[in-house]
Amino acid sequence: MAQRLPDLEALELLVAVAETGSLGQAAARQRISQPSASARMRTLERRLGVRLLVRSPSGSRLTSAGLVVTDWARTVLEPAYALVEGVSALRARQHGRLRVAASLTIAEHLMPGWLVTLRDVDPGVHVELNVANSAHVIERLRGGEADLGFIEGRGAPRDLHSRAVARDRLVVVVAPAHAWSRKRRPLRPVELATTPLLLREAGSGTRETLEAALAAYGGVTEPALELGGTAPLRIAAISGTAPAVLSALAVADEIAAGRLVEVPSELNLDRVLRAVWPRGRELPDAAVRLLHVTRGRS
Amino acid sequence: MAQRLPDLEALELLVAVAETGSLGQAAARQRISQPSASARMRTLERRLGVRLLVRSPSGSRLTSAGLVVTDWARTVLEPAYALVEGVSALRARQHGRLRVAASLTIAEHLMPGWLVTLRDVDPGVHVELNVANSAHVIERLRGGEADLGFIEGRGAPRDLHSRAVARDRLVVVVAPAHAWSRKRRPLRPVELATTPLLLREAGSGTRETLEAALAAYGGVTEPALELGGTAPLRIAAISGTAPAVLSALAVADEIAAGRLVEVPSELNLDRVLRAVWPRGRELPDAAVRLLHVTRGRS
DNA sequence: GGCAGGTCATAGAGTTCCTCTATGGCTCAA
DNA sequence: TTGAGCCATAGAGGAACTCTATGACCTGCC
Repeated sequence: MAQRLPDLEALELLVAVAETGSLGQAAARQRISQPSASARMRTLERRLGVRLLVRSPSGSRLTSAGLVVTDWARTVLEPAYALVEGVSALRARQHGRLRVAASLTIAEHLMPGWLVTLRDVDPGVHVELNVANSAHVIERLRGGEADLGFIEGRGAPRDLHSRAVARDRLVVVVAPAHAWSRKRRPLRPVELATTPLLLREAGSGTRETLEAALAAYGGVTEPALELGGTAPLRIAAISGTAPAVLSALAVADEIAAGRLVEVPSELNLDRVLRAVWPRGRELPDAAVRLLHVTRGRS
Repeated sequence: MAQRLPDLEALELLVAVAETGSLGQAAARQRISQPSASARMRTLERRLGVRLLVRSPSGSRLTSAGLVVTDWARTVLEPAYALVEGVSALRARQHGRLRVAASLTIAEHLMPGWLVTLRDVDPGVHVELNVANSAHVIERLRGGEADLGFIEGRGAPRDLHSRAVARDRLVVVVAPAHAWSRKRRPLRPVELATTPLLLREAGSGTRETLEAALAAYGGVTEPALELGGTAPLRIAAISGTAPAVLSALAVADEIAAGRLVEVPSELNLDRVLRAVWPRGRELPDAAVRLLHVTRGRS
């Protein structure tokens, strides 16, 4: 039947047991009592229906199933920590924080990972994250409401410093049932320009990149649907009849799972994701550290 | 302070609210009462310290923070569903199940995703997953204890059918502090053959691939440490002084986060991950479906 | 041989938390 | 104005988790 989702803290405990080799030590690490840990593991095993531990008076070892489940647990915990870190940055204004404004694509896919790494590198830095589209990020920097910004799209304005931090690519995706999924040759730009598409709202970096690339071909036609986030777009594309244009970062999972198909295109929709900051002002220490973290990532 | 981890079911509810636009409908989808959903969302907001919803008598919409958090929640839920699916396959023997044996690398990184997709495609198929190293997988197939196997390494034995399902690459990784992380030119095979390494146990596909590649250079020297899973190896590599050789799948996250550094090598350590099954026997329907799912993935 | 220090399990009590049903207030559309 | 849909509150019930205290067991040392 509908298997209930496991408890994240129980998974965390499992990982702790795997690493310490003892329920008691794992309990101490999680700051709970040893009997609680014992009960929690028992509950987890019962819920999952799998024996994970071999308990013995000299410690606890993982079963072969436990070994695999522990690794799966890590893949769940990692984005969970990223979420917690990201949420902490979203929390309403607090003094002494580095004020970061980031466009949606970057905030969604890159920022949480950066924040986790930043916390490792320097636990003292606290970030306040503001999510806005690229145009708005620039406004905030100019208005002194943000110390550091992240935008996608063409170049940065002249009055701002900028540095590339990652590369992204817009992709055209359709549901597997859509006719384009069986296309043999790459899409010609004109096809893209004349087909009603599922798009992000005007002012977003994603939309601007596409419009700039299609400007020579008459610009984009009236969108089939215009939505304010990537998730609704994904869903519309999966169930919908129109193609969507989205960041490759946002649909990598869907493509891998076969729920969406990438349609090759002749158009070059690569784009650079950049950190930007005001020319006049001095960059705070914390911003320098964050910039350092964003270096050397994909 | 130590931020507590969110409740997965609360995150699931948040996603449901985002998609239905209403707390009540989301509650119905999760099969809980509307007041429970209301309370759960309130608890989630309190725990995270962020307002996620704008409630109104005509429905609930996400705040801008809620939009982002919802997307983060999806990235947490996806591996969680994969874990649940995987665990269900690990559960002790049940009749009428497709018996699959997979090597550790495949079981850890690819199988859960396949199972989630398989469930989408055909909810009727139930898989029983057995994790063993590549040598053992082949034994199980020959002994009739498994219907379908997945192995990594060189070619498959002659008495088995096989089909490539994915490609993988072994990488040499070291902690950022290790001298090799500053190496200018690619590692020569002899260096790798004469350096004590952190390795998986003999008999594992990972180990065999490395030994085959180094055979011409005198084989691998005595390992610095020999461990039975990728997780302990990762940890040993991160904190350790010796280089580790691991599947790229297993360390992609660590490399992205900068906790490990990949050392380029002249040695070609690409390898093909294959599905294998006995020649004589007929492949069960369910196996054919699973094979179909594994097609067209990275 | 026996004691010390580690392991994990059990028992019982207290409490927190979450669930439900029932109800009320609000908005929007007919 | 009325009805349907939305969300919040109240109050009761119960499930689950927490803790402390204790016991049983293995390992290693004296």
